[in-house]
Amino acid sequence: MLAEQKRHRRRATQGNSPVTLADVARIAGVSEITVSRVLRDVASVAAGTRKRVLAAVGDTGYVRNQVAGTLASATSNLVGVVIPSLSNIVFADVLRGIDGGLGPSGYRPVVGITGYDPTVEETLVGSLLAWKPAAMIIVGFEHTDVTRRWLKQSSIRVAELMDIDSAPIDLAVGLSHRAAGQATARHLVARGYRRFGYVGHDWNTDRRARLRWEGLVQALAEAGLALVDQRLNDGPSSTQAGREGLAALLRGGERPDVVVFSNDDMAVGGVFQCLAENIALKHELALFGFNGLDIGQALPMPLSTVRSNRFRIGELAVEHILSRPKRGETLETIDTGFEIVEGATA
Amino acid sequence: MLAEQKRHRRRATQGNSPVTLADVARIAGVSEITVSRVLRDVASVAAGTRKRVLAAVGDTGYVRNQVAGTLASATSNLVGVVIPSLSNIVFADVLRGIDGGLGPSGYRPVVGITGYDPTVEETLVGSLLAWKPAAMIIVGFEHTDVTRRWLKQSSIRVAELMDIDSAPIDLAVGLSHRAAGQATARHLVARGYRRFGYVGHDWNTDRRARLRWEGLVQALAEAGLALVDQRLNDGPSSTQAGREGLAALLRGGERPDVVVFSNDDMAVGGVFQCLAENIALKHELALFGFNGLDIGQALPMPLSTVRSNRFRIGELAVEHILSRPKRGETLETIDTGFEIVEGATA
DNA sequence: CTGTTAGCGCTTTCAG
DNA sequence: CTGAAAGCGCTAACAG
Repeated sequence: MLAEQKRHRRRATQGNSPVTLADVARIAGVSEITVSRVLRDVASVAAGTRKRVLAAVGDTGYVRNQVAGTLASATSNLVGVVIPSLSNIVFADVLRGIDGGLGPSGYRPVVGITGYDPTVEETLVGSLLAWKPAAMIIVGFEHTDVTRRWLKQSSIRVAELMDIDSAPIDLAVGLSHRAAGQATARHLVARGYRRFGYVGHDWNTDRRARLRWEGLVQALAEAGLALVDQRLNDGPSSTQAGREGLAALLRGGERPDVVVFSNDDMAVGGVFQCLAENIALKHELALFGFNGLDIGQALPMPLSTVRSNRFRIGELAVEHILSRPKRGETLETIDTGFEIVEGATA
Repeated sequence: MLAEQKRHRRRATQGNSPVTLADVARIAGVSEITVSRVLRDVASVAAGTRKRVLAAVGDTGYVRNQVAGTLASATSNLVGVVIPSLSNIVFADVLRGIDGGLGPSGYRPVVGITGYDPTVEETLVGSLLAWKPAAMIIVGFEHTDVTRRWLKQSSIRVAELMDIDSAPIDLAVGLSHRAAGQATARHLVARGYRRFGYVGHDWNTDRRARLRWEGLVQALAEAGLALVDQRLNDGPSSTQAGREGLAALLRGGERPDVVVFSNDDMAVGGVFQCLAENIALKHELALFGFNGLDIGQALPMPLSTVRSNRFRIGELAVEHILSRPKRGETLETIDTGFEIVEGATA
């Protein structure tokens, strides 16, 4: 069979736009490389030539083939993004930040959702790496050995987000959750609270919640205090879980004067529970969250909480990676900090 | 310069895993195609051969290059996803559904966020199409002419989500927002409400909210009723906007007995406003939303609303596309329906 | 069950 | 400013 025939057979197989660079080049009466240069806007091309090329592109409806381009140039503009969940608005915010940081650069995120499962994460990282992304952005530090190895040996930039309480593979962007927990304790102690309760969700899937709890307990200890009671739900965080957690806590013996929740979702549930049970917020029982979600701030009594800068975390990670596309010699950590939001519930 | 030298120069340029199929093949003592077959799990390969290959893969740490694979086979496992926003949990839900539907199939979503701007959408669609995705999933029917042309002429499957009130390019998956608006009116009229108020957000960016409003007004008219008053915010929907909208509406002259909100975010704001103003929900003023978000159902008085099956919309779109990867002759529309959620606020 | 050959569509390199 | 040649890393097609 002749090559020309084969070529046709192949063509019929693939569904997409059959227009190629070669077609455009033929129509514009130039070589393929010239069309390529016009499209990528590199090297100087005579104004007239450029015009003819663009015209040809226009009326063929040519769409670039990045797959071929990436293979030829060995430089991709895909960025792998691995997050645990999209049910939690926190990660949606991070993804928004990533997208925002990528902006009009032409880079596009390819995303994977792990469902908090390191094994799923491993599979995802493998299949994202197969696309030879320019960089990889992943939430947290908890990876399987295989994942870590892949990430290390691909020499692309790797950003681990949210958390800065461990050593990163390359770059960490986030806040110290331990410090946030400590700050929470100190703030509330300074405000006169002494009887602390805690309502949380599953620590196995949310290491950061645990770190905050540790910081909280540690700083309380330094003030000569301890939690009077706590309730842990084993599911993920949710408003409903927060309601139930607080209800259970209040049914317990020791009545706290302030309850710290693992995050705002849970705390908003606590607020709802107080409304339902007619407990005067702050006066009878103070509540404190974490994250600074909009929903908490829109409540009739704005939630007292800690603002984590989630959008900024995603955005900064991208900015940093784009500005230094090669992995450096040293590990980097960027602290995006946090702020206490006074609110009206504590 | 000899080819072998050239090859080396190239290699140094690209950052990634320098291990290729050829390397693995050499180490395993087989041909490249055999390694390829093992990795893709196609055609039969002798158990012994397979084992040697996998061993070689293991200790070289080889990672497949999908870019080259896609180019060679002309079949990608990337799916383009274009959504207006991630601030709105509704679209995060759709994206979750898409990811869920993709499951372990190996397909990965490449995402773009338009910010409700058709021009941005056009750019995004162009750059996603350049990756020669297996399919394209996009929210809504409002595209520029160029976008529509690209989508049409790329013969890949195109799913337009959320809405089924227009003719799709290929496949539409969603619900009739007009019908949802009508159902809302009929439900509330049947419950005895007569004086309807409406609080909404920007219609320019949210055509579906407008369709619901139209359905509402139309069905009210059929019952001999009309809105007594309405307030439209020009920003996007939010809890805060809902609070303010309701506050403004109540300051107006005509006091409604029920207020329909453009969606649950807005309606939850309405609930908060009633709490703040000490207005007895349902008895003094009934409130009604749209979407059936968790937050509304976790309220002390669950929000009366309409449940849209957002996760299912994303999931169904993917399932449908994967099951029929070629575009058919006829346009298809899948109605995911909606359900009235009685709740306690109306 | 395994291998050889010929591209996929583009960009790099080197030469004008 | 423009082009020819070579090849990116893989897989389809055809043989054996």
